[in-house]
Amino acid sequence: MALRLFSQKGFKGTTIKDIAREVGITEGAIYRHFRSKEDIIEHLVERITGEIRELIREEVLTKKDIRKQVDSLIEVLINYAFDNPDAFRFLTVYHILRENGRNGKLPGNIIIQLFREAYAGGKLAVSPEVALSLIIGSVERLFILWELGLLKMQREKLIEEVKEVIEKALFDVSDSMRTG
Amino acid sequence: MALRLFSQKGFKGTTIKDIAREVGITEGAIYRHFRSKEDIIEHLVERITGEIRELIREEVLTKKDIRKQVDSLIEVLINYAFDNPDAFRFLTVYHILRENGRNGKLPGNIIIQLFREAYAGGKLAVSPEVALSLIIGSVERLFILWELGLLKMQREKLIEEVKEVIEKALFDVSDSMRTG
Amino acid sequence: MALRLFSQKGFKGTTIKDIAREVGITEGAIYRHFRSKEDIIEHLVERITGEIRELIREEVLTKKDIRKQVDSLIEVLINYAFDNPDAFRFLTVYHILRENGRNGKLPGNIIIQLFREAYAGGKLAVSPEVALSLIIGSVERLFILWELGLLKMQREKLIEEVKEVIEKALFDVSDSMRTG
Amino acid sequence: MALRLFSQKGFKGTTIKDIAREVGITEGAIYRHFRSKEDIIEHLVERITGEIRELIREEVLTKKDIRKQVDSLIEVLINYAFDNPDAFRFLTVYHILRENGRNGKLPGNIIIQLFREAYAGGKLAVSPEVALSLIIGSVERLFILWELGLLKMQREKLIEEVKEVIEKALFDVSDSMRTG
DNA sequence: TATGAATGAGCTTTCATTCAT
DNA sequence: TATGAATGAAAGCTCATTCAT
Repeated sequence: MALRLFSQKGFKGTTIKDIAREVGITEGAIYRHFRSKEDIIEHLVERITGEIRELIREEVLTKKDIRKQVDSLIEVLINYAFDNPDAFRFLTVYHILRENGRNGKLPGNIIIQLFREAYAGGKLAVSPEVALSLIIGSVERLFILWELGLLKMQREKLIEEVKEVIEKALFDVSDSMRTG
Repeated sequence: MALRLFSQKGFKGTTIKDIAREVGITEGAIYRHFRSKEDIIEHLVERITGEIRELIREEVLTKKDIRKQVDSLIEVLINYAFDNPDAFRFLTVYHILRENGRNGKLPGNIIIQLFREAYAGGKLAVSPEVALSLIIGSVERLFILWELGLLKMQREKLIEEVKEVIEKALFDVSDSMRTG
Repeated sequence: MALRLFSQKGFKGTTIKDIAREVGITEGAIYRHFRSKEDIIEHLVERITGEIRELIREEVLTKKDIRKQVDSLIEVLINYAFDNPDAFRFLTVYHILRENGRNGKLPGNIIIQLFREAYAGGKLAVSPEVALSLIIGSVERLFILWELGLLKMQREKLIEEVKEVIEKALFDVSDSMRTG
Repeated sequence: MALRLFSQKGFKGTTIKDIAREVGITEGAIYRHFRSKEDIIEHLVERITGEIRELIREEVLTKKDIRKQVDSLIEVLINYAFDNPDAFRFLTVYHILRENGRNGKLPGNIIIQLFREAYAGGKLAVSPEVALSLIIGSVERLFILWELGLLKMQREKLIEEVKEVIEKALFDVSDSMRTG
């Protein structure tokens, strides 16, 4: 997959020939499907952010209260990352690099709204941006450690632990007692 | 600085000519100071990880208990990132991209030991890897939001909030009450 | 032909652009046929030594006695040199220069065996190495003189004269009388 | 010596820095002694052809008859080549390569006159150009074999054998009997 | 529609030469 | 006079893109 190449070698570091070989067609044929290298990248971003957005819409937004939503978000993100490592890594690289002055459409946009409402309603003890960073940042770092082979934990256990930790971080204890 | 270029455009995406122009010398002159482009990158990594490692040694490792160490670590990381945005961004890019099969020397190596000891001693309610990811990941994401202008909060306030949140996440409440 | 360039300007002195212009294609296209400049040189060496080796096998090795073989060798070498001046000159340059520490495969290897056998069998009055040097060295020098326009003689006459001279040099007179 | 570098790596293949390092001074200092790289080469050619010309004048031209002169020439050439391998090799490379369209001043110019006179006087059975090529070419080839370690013979013995062979090649037997 | 040879701009690196010290 | 950093023009090579087949 071109994803693997882009996410490991960068955008300039991946050549059309690399991609053609990986996909099993020839250089020229690629230009039947995409107008340019840049176009390939944009399509990939679109696809991946679409997938994640869809998962969030189906799994996260359907939950009723903010705690369940956070739990679900963590589960969705970790599962997506570990099931689609190249895609997840690709997205991270895309967001960090600004090779062409792109202004990365963060898929967090849908989520931030959730946190804003919860924060406004007093159901979140932490400012929305910090909450979002806590979740996404943690997952990203854990993913890197996992890829480096430094994370021996089983996935189910990992998800549980992260849920627990994030819950403690984001919500008041009293609140937790009331709900729990 | 070459840092800015590398961190924004990637390693392949940054040309020697770019760097020369930025630094104000000619292309040829660069090769009197560095043997190759790769050499430039290695020197930058060395310098930045050295700086951060030094700060951690001076500020974090000198604290007595794990809570103070975590507080200090958060402060050091956020301050370094916001004071040296290009350097911090550079390091992030370096760790994610594997253009040449490099095995990024994560500066987190010194910190993980801290968490391992605290975890073994029962002073940390969370596994070391998750604790590390929580802190570093959050800071990285907050930094990205800040760079995108999506984080209006004042730095002092941000540090306080992150400290508070991480503390809740990492340590037991009872524990917190005893110490507090 | 790239041969002409390499043989006149040396290996470092001949640029890919030079070759491309000479051959009538662009620089990039060259790399579809050869992996590197070094690769071009190796192919040329292979081709020329192959051609000469083939000629020697067909013309020289098929002769019965050593005198006829020497005559044939002189004829083959002079004809090849004068018919393929660039190739012959190229080979000479290749053998003398050691730009990359190459250990030139001298095509003389096949011939030296001939002389060794003749020498061992008492049919050659001169040590094999000297005999070989006499023939190849003379032809090389005559070729240089010819290229500089200092050799007005007709080719046929030249071949005859060289044959005569070399024969006198290599074989005993008595021997000569017996055979002649 | 710069001679070694030029003769082994070619003119373009040898850098000013190479030469500076070899000679033990700095790049800039070279330009106090020579105007350019080309200038260095010309000086070297001048020196070496001068040395050989001088040897020929002293050793060869002072002999009375053509046979003694040929013997002496062989001795001078072989001794010079084996005592100054870099210089001899340099000259060979210089004569073959035409990097800048130079028209190599062959030091053979002085000798050819000798042969012309002998040929005109009936004392030489071979045309002057062939005679010259025979001697110089043989020595050059023998030198290459020697450098490649393919010539085990002792120098004195080599000189004797070459003298003998060349004598047989260049002069009539009857003539030889008369003189010998 | 697919191929892959060719293009040509641009990249990293080298190097003869200059010049401030 | 000697040094060696800097210059800047190539050099070898790569690669996104085009196009004849």
